[in-house]
Amino acid sequence: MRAQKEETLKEDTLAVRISRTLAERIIAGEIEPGTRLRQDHIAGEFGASHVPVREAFRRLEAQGLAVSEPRKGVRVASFELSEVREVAEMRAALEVLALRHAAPHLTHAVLDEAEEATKAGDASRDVRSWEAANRRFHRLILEPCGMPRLLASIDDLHAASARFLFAAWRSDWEARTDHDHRAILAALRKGDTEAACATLARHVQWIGHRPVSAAGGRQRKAFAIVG
Amino acid sequence: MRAQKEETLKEDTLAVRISRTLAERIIAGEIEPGTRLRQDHIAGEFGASHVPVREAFRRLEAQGLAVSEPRKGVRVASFELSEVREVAEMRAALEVLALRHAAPHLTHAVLDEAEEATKAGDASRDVRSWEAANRRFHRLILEPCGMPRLLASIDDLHAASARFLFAAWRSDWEARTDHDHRAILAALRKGDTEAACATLARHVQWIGHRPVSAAGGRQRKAFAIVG
DNA sequence: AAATCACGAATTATCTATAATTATGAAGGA
DNA sequence: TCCTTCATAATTATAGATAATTCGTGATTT
Repeated sequence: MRAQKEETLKEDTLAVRISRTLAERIIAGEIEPGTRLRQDHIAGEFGASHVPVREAFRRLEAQGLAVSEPRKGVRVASFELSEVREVAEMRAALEVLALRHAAPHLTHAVLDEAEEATKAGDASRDVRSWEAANRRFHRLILEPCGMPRLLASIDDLHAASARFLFAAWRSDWEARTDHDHRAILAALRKGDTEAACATLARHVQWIGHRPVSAAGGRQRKAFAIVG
Repeated sequence: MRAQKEETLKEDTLAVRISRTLAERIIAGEIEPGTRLRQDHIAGEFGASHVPVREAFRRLEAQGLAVSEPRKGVRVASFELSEVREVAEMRAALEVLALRHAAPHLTHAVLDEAEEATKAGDASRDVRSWEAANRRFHRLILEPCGMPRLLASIDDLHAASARFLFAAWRSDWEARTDHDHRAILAALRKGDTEAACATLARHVQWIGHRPVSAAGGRQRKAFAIVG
């Protein structure tokens, strides 16, 4: 997720491609939290050896999508409400910082593109495309800050957010219109950076509550960042 | 640096030990920024194979201490003034967030320990021990926030900060007394979290300017975070 | 003559295959 | 029931093979 292209370029190393594929699966919720990732099996599936798989694991670990214990292997990172909140608050802090630096460099073209992304989000009929549009919006208004390390951290946090989002809204999903996104854009157009930052901070920390049908038919409470 | 113990436990995997050693060298400035890290050489030095070395590289990459290009190997991360500032601002944003959550859980014992760390910093006669004391101070007042992901990110940023610090003050060093640390502690003792956060934010962003004698005898400008 | 390009050797990164060390789980005995 | 012992599986590390990149050398062109 750190420098994502949609297609898997063959220029990338095998380890990178494997880690990207696994990251997608974890984020999409295809692999349950806590599941052991066995390098031999994964190596077999990708028709590769287990060395690149191990490197992919280190990558996932750095992203916070997997945790590894020294000689006991790696598992898909579990997440609880406390972790959802943690990610949300870190995103709020870092995205506000990024926006403050990006604001002076925001052009009309970028803001228009961001508005397009918002519309695309409103028009989307499934969670995945909504999440993609949402991510595009945030990226667009933050990228001009020109702080690569900060943007990389935010990307990782977005991946974690998306994981929570998909976990909560996997089965049922209703389209939402993004008032916050529009408010942020309006403030930015007026040159009111502080108002934009304040809205962004609140927006990211918005936590949705929804009952979700878990595997097994019974209902369980689920939570997700929705910003 | 993510879960650092001073001694290299043999419980850790080889890759972890190698990455720790390399991280220390990079932070201490023993390896110049931009230097290529050749896996065969490093493997030879550690009497190991190149596979654990590769894993160590992925670790360093995640910490921001090294950068790797697909089939061209990995180099020690370079740093410029812009990156120093970036790290400082990220630290300010994240440490303030951590302190805000830690404040309600701060005990007298912890604050006293933090004061001890400050005194140790004042008394230290070299940069390394000052940095260690400084890091201890920050860790002590932030750890009670109970947000592991946040603390891990802050640790990585501290490592980067230390790198800048050592680069600037490697040759000459004069002891400094930390008024800011005391101000933060005083505010926390009074229960004034906001004042503590404000001071912390300013404190971390303090950027020092100092001429430093570079290799080759000639002077060059150097910068460092000093908080 | 200087610069550019092409080619080839050497170095280096990447991956596969295999071995050894360590954890896990089951069976047997106190 | 609990502990020990042995068997199996999985992680970790090594050694060897392949493919890519870099760098030096020489030829060609401006």
